[in-house]
Amino acid sequence: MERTGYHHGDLREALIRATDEILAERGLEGFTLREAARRAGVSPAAPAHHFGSSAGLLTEVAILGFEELARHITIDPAAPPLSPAERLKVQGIGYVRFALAFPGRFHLMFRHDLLVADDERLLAAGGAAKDALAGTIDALRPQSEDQPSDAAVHPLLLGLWSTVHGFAHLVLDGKFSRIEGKKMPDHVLNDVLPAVLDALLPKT
Amino acid sequence: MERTGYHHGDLREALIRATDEILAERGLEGFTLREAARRAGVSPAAPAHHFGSSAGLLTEVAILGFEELARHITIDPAAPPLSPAERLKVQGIGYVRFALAFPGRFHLMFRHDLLVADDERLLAAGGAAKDALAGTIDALRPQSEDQPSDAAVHPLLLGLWSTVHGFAHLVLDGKFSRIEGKKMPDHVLNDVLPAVLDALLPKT
DNA sequence: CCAAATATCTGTACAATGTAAAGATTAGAG
DNA sequence: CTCTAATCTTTACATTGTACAGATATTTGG
Repeated sequence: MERTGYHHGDLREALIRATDEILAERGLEGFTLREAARRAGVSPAAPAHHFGSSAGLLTEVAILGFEELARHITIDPAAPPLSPAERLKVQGIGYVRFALAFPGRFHLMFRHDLLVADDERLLAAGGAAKDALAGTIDALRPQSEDQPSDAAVHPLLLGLWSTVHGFAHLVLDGKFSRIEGKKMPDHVLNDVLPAVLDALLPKT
Repeated sequence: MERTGYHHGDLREALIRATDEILAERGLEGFTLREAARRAGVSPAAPAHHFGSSAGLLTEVAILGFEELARHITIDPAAPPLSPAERLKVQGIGYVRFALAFPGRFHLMFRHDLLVADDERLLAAGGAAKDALAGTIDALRPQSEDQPSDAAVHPLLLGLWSTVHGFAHLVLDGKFSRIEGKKMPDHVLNDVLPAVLDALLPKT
């Protein structure tokens, strides 16, 4: 934050931090490129030199979001071992836990109109998060299947992903208002979502 | 569209139509209040007299969207009767069919930052769509249950809604790019989504 | 039938936004 | 130490939503 002179010193990182702050404080709607520049103590045109455009800066933040999401759906190796079915449930809850903990980031990550949608690193970060689920799907499939039947398009992967993604969005959009009365987000994560996943996911 | 004199005659409806046109042609990102006014052949400040603000106009369009969605998830009474489980699947496919057919409307309906989120008629329209699903859930529950166990928070209702909602969003966001290559949206609606629902929904 | 009240629309104006273009300042390489 | 390239500022412009005051038409009330 300390400006010594004409040059900032670490403007790129400062802008990313400022953007993340805005997302946490005021949500995605609160973000403007000028506000991020203001928080970094810099002129409105400065960010362009580092990120090209507003979408460039937001893309960097979205990449960090996908990395954080991947951490939330990766099962702690030190934890006691779980069956594949149990792991799926834990990962699904981790997905929603991330969305409810960082709504601004979460919304940003899926607003491709605000991002450089074909950015290589963004696609890679999203793919890495998806792979964390695909691995579990692989472990769950019976070995009897001969052909390797691509896990990346396995109905169960698409289904679980869709379910937790939709669930998170609907909760954040207030569509489950009957439920949110009971102290968000604990009740949702501890009671509602597990019940939903139990009703849908295979038991084995 | 024909302006006779100073007054438009049916500006309210014309603005709603213009907005819907924009959503269909350029998506939600293409909408501006001034563009809607332009298409209706009217000054930028005119819409305020009918809708108060941009959010007011968008809210009216979102209400129409929810009504259209309700139609898509309502089973044709003239169709051959289906079991409750089959009906759920048909309704889920109808939900996604609507989202893929009207992406602009669909996105708008869940952007509560753009809408008058507490508008009575908007809430009612959303509730009506939800009820179309809740009825089927009710029919599916075994009669053995004594207490009426509110269908509005039934895990299966929340689960199915979440799944189709997330599925639609992910497809529209291009997250299922491996799949979309195969001529959208037919393949998605006829093959992918049914497989996903078969993997998750109860069979009975 | 005609005045007056009301509804509807225009014109102007303003603060914000993203970003383009050109110039100022500094850092770092040779 | 000089010069080149990177970094940041200043200025500027088109666009947006909408507030405000005035113009015009429609409807109401007598």
